[in-house]
Amino acid sequence: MDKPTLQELGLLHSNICQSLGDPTRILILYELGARPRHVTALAEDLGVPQPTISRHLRVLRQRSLVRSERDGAAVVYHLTDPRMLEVLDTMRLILRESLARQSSFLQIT
Amino acid sequence: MDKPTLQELGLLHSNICQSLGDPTRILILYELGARPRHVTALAEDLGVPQPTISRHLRVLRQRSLVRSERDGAAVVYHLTDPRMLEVLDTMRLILRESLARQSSFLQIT
DNA sequence: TACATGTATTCGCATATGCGAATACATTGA
DNA sequence: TCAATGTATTCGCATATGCGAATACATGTA
Repeated sequence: MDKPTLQELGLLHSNICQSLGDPTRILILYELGARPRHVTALAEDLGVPQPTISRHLRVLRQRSLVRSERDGAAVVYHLTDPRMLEVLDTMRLILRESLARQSSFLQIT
Repeated sequence: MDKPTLQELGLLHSNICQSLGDPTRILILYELGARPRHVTALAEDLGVPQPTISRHLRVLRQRSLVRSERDGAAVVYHLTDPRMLEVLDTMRLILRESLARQSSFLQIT
């Protein structure tokens, strides 16, 4: 893939990277990746107030990382693109290896 | 890969995701991925003031996404893990497809 | 229509982050 | 040691973002 311009990275940042700007939102992506869910169910599963979940979902929805559809009076949210979880898993690997390396320097086996 | 805990995502967020919180920092990762560089060279190549580059580099260095080594009076920075660029490229793909989908809805061929 | 349930938004506040400008610090060579 | 070059930090300010609390809006049903 070619080298991106600053304009493209501006789009990337505002559309995707900013979505990862809160740990709870990342967790929501994982949860919805496991299975679609109602807002209330998400709030209960994560132990987070419903308005907070709703605000996070709006952020993710506006950037098309999740999609929503009505289910009667409720709304079902689901993950748009499972590759987002691959991306996050890769970052988790990078982090684990990085932390392991730092630990070894301290001789913390 | 198993489902992450909120604690792990807290680490992921503060160590990696936050680094992607600024488009210029993402660009720096790409630039250093192309080749290691002095701070001043980076600043000139990106057209960004040197103190600004230095602050961004500190953020990336503290999270181990870049590494630095002295080169006389100068300091060379290089990308720690090329997989970060794979991650970013995947996100660029996701974004492109997402935008293309939205465009097609508007019949903007 | 009125009520119950489920979801979204607004407000006020606290915190986090970025930048420009100025300056401090580090390294090399005269 | 002093000057020149290269890098890092601090300060002040403006902006962005998150949360709790309260409330508005939407849908289905009696």
